[in-house]
Amino acid sequence: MKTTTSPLPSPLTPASFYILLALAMHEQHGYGIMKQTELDSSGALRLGPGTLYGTIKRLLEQAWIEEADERPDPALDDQRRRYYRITAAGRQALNLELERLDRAVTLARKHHLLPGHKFESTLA
Amino acid sequence: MKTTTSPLPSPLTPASFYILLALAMHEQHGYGIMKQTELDSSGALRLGPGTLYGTIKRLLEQAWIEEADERPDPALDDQRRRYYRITAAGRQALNLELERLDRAVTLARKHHLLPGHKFESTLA
DNA sequence: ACAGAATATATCGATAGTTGATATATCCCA
DNA sequence: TGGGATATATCAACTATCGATATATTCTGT
Repeated sequence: MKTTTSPLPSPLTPASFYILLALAMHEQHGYGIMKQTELDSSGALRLGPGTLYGTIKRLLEQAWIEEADERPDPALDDQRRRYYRITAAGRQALNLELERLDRAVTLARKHHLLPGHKFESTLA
Repeated sequence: MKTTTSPLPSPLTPASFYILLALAMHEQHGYGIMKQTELDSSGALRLGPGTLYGTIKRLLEQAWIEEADERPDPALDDQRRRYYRITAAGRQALNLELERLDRAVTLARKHHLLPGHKFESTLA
């Protein structure tokens, strides 16, 4: 018998990463996540509906995100929306991924593959 | 008629990213890239042979890496090895990806999802 | 009040990358 | 000379992404 939760790829996929990142910053609905991701990645990642809702479904199954039952002020709401929030497990997964990315960027910087930090050259 | 070079996914896959990163630091052979990647990612990414050689093949077709014709000192060589180096196009692709990752890490840090830099708190 | 555009969610088939197994051969050390 | 690590290669199964398609609601301007 198979386990009910299928493991997401160990380095997060870009879609999973940006969705978790968006939700770690604000509770949001699907379409909002899509727009947020476009901003956060400076247009490098555009989530199509297939990727967006497919990934959300997988993240829900994984319990890294959950649907929020409370809805905002009816005046500001849109009944079509489904709101999501990140879970503790999701934060942990995001944190692991962020540490991995940070290590990679730091390593690249050490080898002069990226401009250094503002502060780097001004300090002894 | 289809173009001969199929575009690699815009955010690089982790495999492509770590292979380019390794080659940007030193010219290497396949197995060396594998070991280097395990170090660079602190064990987060282990390239199996399928991913390793499959991705190398794709990167060669893309002309982001190329096989080096020169071989090292025969005394230090291993005839089985195939040596690779990154191309100018590969460096450009790697740089784009590094900038994307850096933006993501910086954004996360701004939202207190990662510990700040050593220097951050010591400066006004 | 109406039309049209943007918002919002959902599913599907085609494409492509990853994985783990399998295979084969060479190198190095005891 | 035997055994384990090194080194490359291919394959089938699986999984994620992508773009098209679909459907319905909300908002905006006339």
